[in-house]
Amino acid sequence: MSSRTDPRTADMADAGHDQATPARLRSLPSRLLSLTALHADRLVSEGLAGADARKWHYAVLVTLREFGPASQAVLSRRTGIYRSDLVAVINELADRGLVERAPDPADRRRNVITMTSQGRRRLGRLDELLATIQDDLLAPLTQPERDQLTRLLTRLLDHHAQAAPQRTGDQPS
Amino acid sequence: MSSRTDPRTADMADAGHDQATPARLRSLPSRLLSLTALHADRLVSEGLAGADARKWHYAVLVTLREFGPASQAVLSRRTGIYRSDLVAVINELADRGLVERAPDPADRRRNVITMTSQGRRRLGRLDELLATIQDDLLAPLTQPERDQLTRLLTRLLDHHAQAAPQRTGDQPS
DNA sequence: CACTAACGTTCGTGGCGCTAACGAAAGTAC
DNA sequence: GTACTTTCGTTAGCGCCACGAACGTTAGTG
Repeated sequence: MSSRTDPRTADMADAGHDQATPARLRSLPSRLLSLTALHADRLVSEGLAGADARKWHYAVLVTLREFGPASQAVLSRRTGIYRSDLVAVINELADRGLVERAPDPADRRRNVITMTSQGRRRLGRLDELLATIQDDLLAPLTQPERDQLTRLLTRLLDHHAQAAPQRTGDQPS
Repeated sequence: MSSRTDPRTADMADAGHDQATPARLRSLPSRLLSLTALHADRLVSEGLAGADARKWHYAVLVTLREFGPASQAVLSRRTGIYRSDLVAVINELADRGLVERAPDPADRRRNVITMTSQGRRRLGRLDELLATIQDDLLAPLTQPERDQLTRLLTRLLDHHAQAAPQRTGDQPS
């Protein structure tokens, strides 16, 4: 251990703890949330990157499967991705042939986004990938504990969903 | 809801609520974590901003109180703030007279960061502020539930603390 | 017809986690 | 003592993300 540390092995990756974090910080719920979310995001991003995808891609594809073709504005509201950011996401998905962007003849302001059969296949694989990632993320927890965590987080989220919504034209999470 | 079987006619303008998020997304643990963390971070940032502080400030002050004066490198490891970012944080704290930065006579590479009495007083107020923020964040949960959440997150964090650390010179969370 | 609102798009901002590099000052090593 | 290596503080920069402003276009509404 580092009690008798050998500092010469420069790659300090050695023993675990260089220094301790104050208890006050370690038990701060907001901090715990942020750090855990960071790890989660990293796991997801890295996992999906291996499949040439990003989490936004998955969100959009899932939404298309569950609700069918939709305009970008609708997709934005359903996924929580801002309209401005969604443009690039749709571009990427279209470039990969996973969705098609076509002008809506009934309302020429809109684009109708439709999932292709290739997109459906890809989504299937992403489903599995995502599942294993979640499993990896929640590895140390039993199934009841995972459910409990999900319930707790959902309640927090629902509770805080009320207030905020004074927006200008976009929709948050 | 969109019981209207005619999705093309701008059905979203009608009802107050916008659109539903797919179940698959709503129950994704990684997503729940990210969104909850987003809300938490926002609460913390806004709350602290009202007191002319940022979360980094709090982290550093707490660490100084718990372990006493330390070099920036040590503070970096204990708080998880990168050395490069810590520079600005210490500047801000010093500008406000909450800490003092003095060269270490024993090792002239280091700066010794010391909390001032004013810093101690400020930290007291931030403690209270942070407490109310946590309370706000966890409002919908009972005390046992809050404890449970904290435990679950801590376990996730501890578990994922093993792997990652292939660092170059800095220390993450 | 004028007014308003929604849509897709572009550009920009600020914060955050993280890396790279560099001079200065130790800590070894021979 | 000279040479190599490591640590320290600092600066600059990247990439991602949540978010907002503005604009031209198109639809609805009075």
